[in-house]
Amino acid sequence: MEDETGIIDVVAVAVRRARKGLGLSQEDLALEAGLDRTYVSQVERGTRNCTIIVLARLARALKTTPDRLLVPHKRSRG
Amino acid sequence: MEDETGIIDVVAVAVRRARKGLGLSQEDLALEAGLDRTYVSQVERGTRNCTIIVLARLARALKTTPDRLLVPHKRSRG
DNA sequence: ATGTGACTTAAAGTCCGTT
DNA sequence: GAACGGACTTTAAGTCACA
Repeated sequence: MEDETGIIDVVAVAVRRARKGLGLSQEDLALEAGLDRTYVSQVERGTRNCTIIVLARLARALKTTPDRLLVPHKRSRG
Repeated sequence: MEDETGIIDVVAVAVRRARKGLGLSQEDLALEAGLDRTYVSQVERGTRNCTIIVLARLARALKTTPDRLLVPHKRSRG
């Protein structure tokens, strides 16, 4: 259960981007998603392997869909 | 952490569909993904709230991407 | 070849505080 | 506002016996 860790960073970046795009603080997002503020911080820093339910909650709070939070954000991804 | 459970079923359906599409047994998939056979069974039955790392491992074994396993499979959806 | 509940042990997720 | 530490509770990971 140690590999495939790239996905963690994908989510981290996606969440942070989406949150900032909405002009929310981590605390705002945590409140919206029903999560702890420190947990959101950890997700954005790529130190948490969150579950799909948490992903769905974050997605909802961020006005997006769960699958979008798993798409690597590469500028030239096409 | 109780709501948003819909995502669980989305993954369940997506995994089972992808697996059958490849003509694999649950045991085959489990082996490929480095998971237990019964664990795969539980994911497909929607009784597990798996983490994104597990999702990534399943995705790789299923020759797909993690985000695709989170897309609801509605035939009249897109 | 799959479903299922029970189980142990890691880790998810919370709460409080400090920098 | 956010990174970080640590102690804490709950749940996922991983596996088994049996159907």
